Amino acid sequence: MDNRSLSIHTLRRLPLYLGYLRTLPDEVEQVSATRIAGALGLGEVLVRKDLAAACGKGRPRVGYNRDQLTVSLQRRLSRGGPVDFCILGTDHLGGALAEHPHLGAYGLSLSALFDSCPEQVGRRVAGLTVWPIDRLEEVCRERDIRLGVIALPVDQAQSACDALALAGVRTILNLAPVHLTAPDATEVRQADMAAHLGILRRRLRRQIADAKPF
Amino acid sequence: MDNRSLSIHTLRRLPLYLGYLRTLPDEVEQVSATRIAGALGLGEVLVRKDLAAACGKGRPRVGYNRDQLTVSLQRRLSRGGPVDFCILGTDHLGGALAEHPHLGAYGLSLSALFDSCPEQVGRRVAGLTVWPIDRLEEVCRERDIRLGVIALPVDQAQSACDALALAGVRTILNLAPVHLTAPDATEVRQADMAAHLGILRRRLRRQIADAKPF
DNA sequence: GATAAATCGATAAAATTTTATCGAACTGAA
DNA sequence: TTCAGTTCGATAAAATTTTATCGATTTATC
Repeated sequence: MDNRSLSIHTLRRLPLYLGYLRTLPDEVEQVSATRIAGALGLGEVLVRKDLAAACGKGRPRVGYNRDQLTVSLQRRLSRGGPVDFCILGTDHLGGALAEHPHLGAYGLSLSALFDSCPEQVGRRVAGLTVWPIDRLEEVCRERDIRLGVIALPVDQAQSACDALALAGVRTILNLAPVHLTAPDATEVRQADMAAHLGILRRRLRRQIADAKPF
Repeated sequence: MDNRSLSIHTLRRLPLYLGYLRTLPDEVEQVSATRIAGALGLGEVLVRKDLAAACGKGRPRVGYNRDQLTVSLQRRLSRGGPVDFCILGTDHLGGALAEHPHLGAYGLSLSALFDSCPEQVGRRVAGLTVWPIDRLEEVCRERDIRLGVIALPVDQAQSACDALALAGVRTILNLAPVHLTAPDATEVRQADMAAHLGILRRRLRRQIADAKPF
């Protein structure tokens, strides 16, 4: 269990390992890097390196204890304790994220939900009551929320971003398919599902191209 | 405009550039790599390299023509023509993706929607009628759909994955927060929003740590 | 025209990430 | 107990990606 910071790529892969471990039948107690690599389509050395960096060492011939590994991964992902965050927009994307079953495993704690649509306000989602966006600053400051997710329709995303920045939220994940502008001190990260699909698109094209060489 | 394949990282950044270009006021005709880099927080050499690989060359002192660049980027992203895909699950994630305004710019064409929930079936979403999942194989084979997105609740995701594989869909994007297993010939890619947030979590922690050195 | 400022493209260097190779450790069976 | 097979960890090599540097090109201004 190393204390240094993980490489960004490793950090991205840890959730995959965790996800795989969850799918194993209960009776499985030991997992080898070889097996994980095979299931995930990664190189086994890569997996071993990731696990070594993130968790304790494995035992030759046996591999890793499944439960210990799970705990180690979760602990690594939530190092420093849970981080509170809020979601703006609760119907489509926002609702899905709010109900994500493993936020805790990633060191995330959903602390508040906001929506601009009056129909959504007051509703209970994922155990929380939806607030009107007017109260964003008040609530964020009160709860010291510094991480925000924008899951609003395109036309409301920029103003929501401004509001977040104003409320002291310096790190924002934008799920709406628009580029958002924010002050330099505020970092906005774009997470466009369609862009993700685009990567797969290429892979598909290549598969097809490989299948018929001429 | 190069014909070789782009690096994976470049391919991932192209949508960002496109998104930024869309936010420019109409009167802006020329954009420099410097400006794009500044707006997106990237190195300017990096942007220039990406653009050089993806599109035509720019003109010194002027930069790139905004409209030409937009068209070039879109063309690059949709090289080989649009790829048909289908979405399974239409309420949360699925609905959001279906109504994504720039699928075409990424070379994607939404061809069919499916849902297991009777209430969703028959509804019109993004101009398409939602089919029952029973008809998945039939429709996919008929329309030669080879790319599928799973946006169903966790408990239905694996069976949907199996159904897709059976229907000849070899490339799958899974938006549900579970690891899915598929035959070797089928590639499943996980797109976990919460994992994405996890990356930001770390950045936030570091910001805070930097702010108070002790 | 000549000059200065800004941007580009290309090459080279640096950093990061992945892959390969090796010997050592451990388990289970002969 | 010994031996074979598997997995691990560490080191080194390869590949990929980012960053830096330089000269060349173009435009605007003097």
